[in-house]
Amino acid sequence: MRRRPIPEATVGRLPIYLRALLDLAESRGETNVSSDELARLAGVNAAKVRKDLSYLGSYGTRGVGYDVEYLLYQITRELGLTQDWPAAIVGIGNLGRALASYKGFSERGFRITAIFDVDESVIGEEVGGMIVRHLDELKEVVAEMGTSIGIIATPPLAAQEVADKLVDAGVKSILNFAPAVVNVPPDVTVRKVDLSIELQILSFYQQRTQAIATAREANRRLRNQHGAG
Amino acid sequence: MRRRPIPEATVGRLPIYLRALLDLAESRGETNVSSDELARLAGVNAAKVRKDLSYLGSYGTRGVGYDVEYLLYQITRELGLTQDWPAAIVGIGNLGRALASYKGFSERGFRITAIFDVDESVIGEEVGGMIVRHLDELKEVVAEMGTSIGIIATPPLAAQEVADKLVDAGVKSILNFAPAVVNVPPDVTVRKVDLSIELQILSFYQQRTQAIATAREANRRLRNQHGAG
DNA sequence: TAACGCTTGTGAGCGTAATCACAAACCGAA
DNA sequence: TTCGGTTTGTGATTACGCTCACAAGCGTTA
Repeated sequence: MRRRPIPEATVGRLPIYLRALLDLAESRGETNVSSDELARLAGVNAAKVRKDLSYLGSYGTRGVGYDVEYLLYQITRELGLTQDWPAAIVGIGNLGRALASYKGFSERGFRITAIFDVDESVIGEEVGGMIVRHLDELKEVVAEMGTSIGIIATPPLAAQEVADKLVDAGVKSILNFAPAVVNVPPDVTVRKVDLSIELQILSFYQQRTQAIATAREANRRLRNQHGAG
Repeated sequence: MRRRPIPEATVGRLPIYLRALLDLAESRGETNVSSDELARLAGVNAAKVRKDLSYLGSYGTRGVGYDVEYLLYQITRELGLTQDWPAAIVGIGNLGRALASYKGFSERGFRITAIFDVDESVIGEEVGGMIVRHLDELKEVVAEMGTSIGIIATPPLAAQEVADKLVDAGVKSILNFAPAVVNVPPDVTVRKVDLSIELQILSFYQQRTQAIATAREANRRLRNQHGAG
């Protein structure tokens, strides 16, 4: 099965398995795990776990399960987490500051190595142990530090311009928190995290269930009335 | 076509169209837009735009396009954004603070109406114009304010417990920023935003393209050597 | 009114992802 | 070595989403 390309959907779940496995290894010291248990920890079903892992190769043992350490290593390697990918944040507002000190990044081996803004009142300030630099220095700093990931945390209007500068500086992976669509060349990967879109999606489902409940209620009343009349 | 349920994938794009339409209405004062232009603004293709919009009903005019204001209204209504959904944030660390003052929420009509933590040194503090309350007050405050959305911004270990409390308080929509899987009853919707997972996915693709580049390079050298030999 | 250019709405086809279900393989016990 | 219990790996099936391509319908012009 190996060397079929790993499906996107699977790539999205590997980090979840990774975290579950780390928990298992650290807290319980488990050496083995079944697809059933891993599925429970990851909040998916067991068949999906097995199929996902099968894309990496046959790393399980029938009748036994998967060796936690070995699987950890394989997923880590497949995700490219054996090397480190220095990241830079552009836009040091509320969100940028929070990201600069976000512990979840360093825990997964991502180092924020530089932070940028254009606001003179922010430049030179220390945030998360780093000094805020002017965006004009981006290209130079990226080259110097081998930055491979750019994180956009600017207002929406600045996002495209910042993306262009990141691309120009040679960055091939961008995580965009600005609520705006950014266009990049095909060899650059952009992922978008849009906080208010998430709320809007929640709103949709909430409204729908509420509408259903209201309709049921109306129906019930109508039936009762009819039965009574 | 109406009254087929709207596919999840479409729901996820409606907020993007919404934003594009708002931009059109505000900045250009355009009254009409074609699926082609909307597609360009949203970063998708025109057929997808048309199919997505067709789930809402036939709101376009052949040969002309869509009326911006009318479409805006329909999407807003479909997403349930005509009413407001008070939200509460639990966990006032770096991320919680940033979210509490995040302008993107209010711009899309979401109001954060209460913020919670368990750390006594944080309780009582003012963040984003609100006073941090103790998590124990959650149920009471949710009832009082009609809170419908819960935002979890705690460390991973606390996430499940907070989710349980939100569910117990009657919240049906949860946005989870903690890097942990949370389980909820089937009538509750959870959406997850996991920042380090996004970076790990970027890492995967970055590593892959880098591996390809390296392999090409090796191949090239090999061929050259062969040609020379 | 008729003809033409433009844009929507959607059926059909295709590719990807999820799920099912079971043979293959392993371990331990007898 | 054989048997029984267990769990993986994967072909087959189903569901879902995307894209294509074109008929249907609108507005405009003559």
